[in-house]
Amino acid sequence: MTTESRTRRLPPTLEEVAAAAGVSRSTVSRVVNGSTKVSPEVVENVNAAIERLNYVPNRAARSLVNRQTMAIALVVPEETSRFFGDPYFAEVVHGIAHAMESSDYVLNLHVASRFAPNSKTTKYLRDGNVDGAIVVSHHSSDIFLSGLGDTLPVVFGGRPINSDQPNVYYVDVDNAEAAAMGTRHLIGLGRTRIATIAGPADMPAGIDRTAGWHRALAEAGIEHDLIEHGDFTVAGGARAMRALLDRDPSIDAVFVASDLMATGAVTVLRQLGKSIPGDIAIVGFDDSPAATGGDVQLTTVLQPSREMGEKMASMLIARLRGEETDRVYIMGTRLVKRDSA
Amino acid sequence: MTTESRTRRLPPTLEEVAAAAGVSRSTVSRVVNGSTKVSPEVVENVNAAIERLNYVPNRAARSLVNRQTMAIALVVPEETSRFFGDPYFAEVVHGIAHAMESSDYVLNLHVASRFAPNSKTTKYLRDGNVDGAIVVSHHSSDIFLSGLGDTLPVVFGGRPINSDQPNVYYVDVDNAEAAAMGTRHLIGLGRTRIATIAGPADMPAGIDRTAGWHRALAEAGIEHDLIEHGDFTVAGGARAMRALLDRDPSIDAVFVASDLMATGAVTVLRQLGKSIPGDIAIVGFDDSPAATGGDVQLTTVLQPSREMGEKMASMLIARLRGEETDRVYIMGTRLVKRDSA
DNA sequence: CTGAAAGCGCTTACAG
DNA sequence: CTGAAAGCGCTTACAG
Repeated sequence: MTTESRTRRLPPTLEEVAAAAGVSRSTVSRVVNGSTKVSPEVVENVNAAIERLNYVPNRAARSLVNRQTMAIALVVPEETSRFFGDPYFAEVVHGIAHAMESSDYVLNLHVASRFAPNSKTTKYLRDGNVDGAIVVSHHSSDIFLSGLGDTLPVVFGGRPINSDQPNVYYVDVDNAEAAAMGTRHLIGLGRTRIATIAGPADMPAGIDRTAGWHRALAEAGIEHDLIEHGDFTVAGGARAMRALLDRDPSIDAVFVASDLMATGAVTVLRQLGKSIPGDIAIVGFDDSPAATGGDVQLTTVLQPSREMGEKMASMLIARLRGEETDRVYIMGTRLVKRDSA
Repeated sequence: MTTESRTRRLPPTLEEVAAAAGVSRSTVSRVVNGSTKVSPEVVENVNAAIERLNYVPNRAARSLVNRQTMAIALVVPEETSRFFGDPYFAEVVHGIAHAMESSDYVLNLHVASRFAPNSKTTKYLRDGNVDGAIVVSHHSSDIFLSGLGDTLPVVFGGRPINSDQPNVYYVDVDNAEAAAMGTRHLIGLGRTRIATIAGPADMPAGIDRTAGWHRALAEAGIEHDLIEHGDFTVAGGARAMRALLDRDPSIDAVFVASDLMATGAVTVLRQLGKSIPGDIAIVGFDDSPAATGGDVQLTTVLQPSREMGEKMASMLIARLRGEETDRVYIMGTRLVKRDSA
């Protein structure tokens, strides 16, 4: 009470700017929002006052009347360690963050391994706390997330299971074709016992890459079932490699559905004294830093992760602005040849 | 053109709940906020109405009157690839996210390599868009961030340069002592040519760990200057290892200031045909997944990264609630012995 | 081109 | 214990 004047370090309001500039609140609001129907001199005066008072619009007040939060949720349905552990995500987030930088939107981070219908994140998304969401790494078991697009503008990173729905937007690569390309490279090397370390069977990326590997083998008239699933982690890749070798020691090549898993496979092969690519040739997937971080430089299928992230963000923002966008955006891949195959 | 947001029914308001329950807005507000001075029966009625209408308070309206955003910024003054590339951060963020989960706060992610005084993030933080901030990985060159604590409640992950200021809160370990512990282990192994791959010279964690290495050597009467700085990345560790060996091929041990850099060093030693720990013993720092992800299981100094993250969040939230907290919280470390030393 | 006025959905003294 | 009323800081028809 007594020290009120001292504590009043409250930021300036529209009202105060209006007073300082000798105009009405409405007018100040108009220049703040770039309305064209304000006379040049008034615009100048108001801007001067804004500058002088260091005025910044109150976000909550704006949200209240505009019914927009100007916030976007980044939803990561994964263990934190999986998410942060894979350089692929680093690139995607980098792209997203970069695209957001030039917008007025803010990114809310939501990492959770389970999206129960009444988890905090689930409620948060449902209750209008954000204008839209970007979902990366989508498992088919996340039923809630699958239906999220009905509630909120969403863009998925990677094709979600219900990708045929008209309101499901996503950015992806042609995983099957990309995997086939990697596998064909192995075939071109003269390899015939070409196994695969696949991604999780509950993720489209896992499924599609496996299909691509299969397709390439079929084209070459090779038939076998040398497949083990990993979980896109180093340890998972190592485990799968061991299982594969147990089943068939004559394997001479492996197409691995992610570089991270490939590094796990490499470690196992090293321990067993196998030479790469001499004994076993390896083709990875992603071309993430993991491909070049180990002691074997991996030949791998590049997907433009950072650009994919940027595209996810820009697609979502465009939708929020009511602009026209593609529903599905497929980016190109290519083989990067290094030492492992 | 997109008619997707056609007639999405507006969410129910306090007003509607009040009407449904046959009471005033004030009363509904009181039960929503858990006021004790509402009669039990009314509470029940109101809650029933809330349930029935699926009412959720409007965040913006609340923010506007309460002058609180209920948002916390997670500020990462690093390249995205650096941030996501290091499992240490994964653990810290995991801890932060976990602590936030049980609160009403939301996490805004801000990754940027430069915090110019008028960058988007800088303005964002200054302009009252969040109630507080957590800053991880602080470089002394980030002058703006150093002063951030004057503007906003902030908790730093790791001691910031101006850590003696009374309003600077942080969570950390005793980096010097922890590094000395790691180095002493090497000394105990009988090594004498003990080099170090240090962290950046502009980060307290880098500086302090170097000091600890120095201290341990001094205690043992060892004197030399075998130090190379890395940037906490795999590549940086590899580079430093090469430089060290160039300067002195007789090195028989290395204390490395992060596990990630240690894996880079290991790769280089492998390529040169050096055995670990036979020719060169290695002690890392962090005990992050990087310590056990490669083909050499690293002996390392454990810091409780996840707990540190939790503590950062809980400290900040406590401050925002006006509760008493420690200004500085130092957590314990210990040596984890594995194969590299 | 400009201002007065209503309203966005909530909270909180202030009176009963 | 409860309600009427004022107000948080903004935007936007609506009249001039």
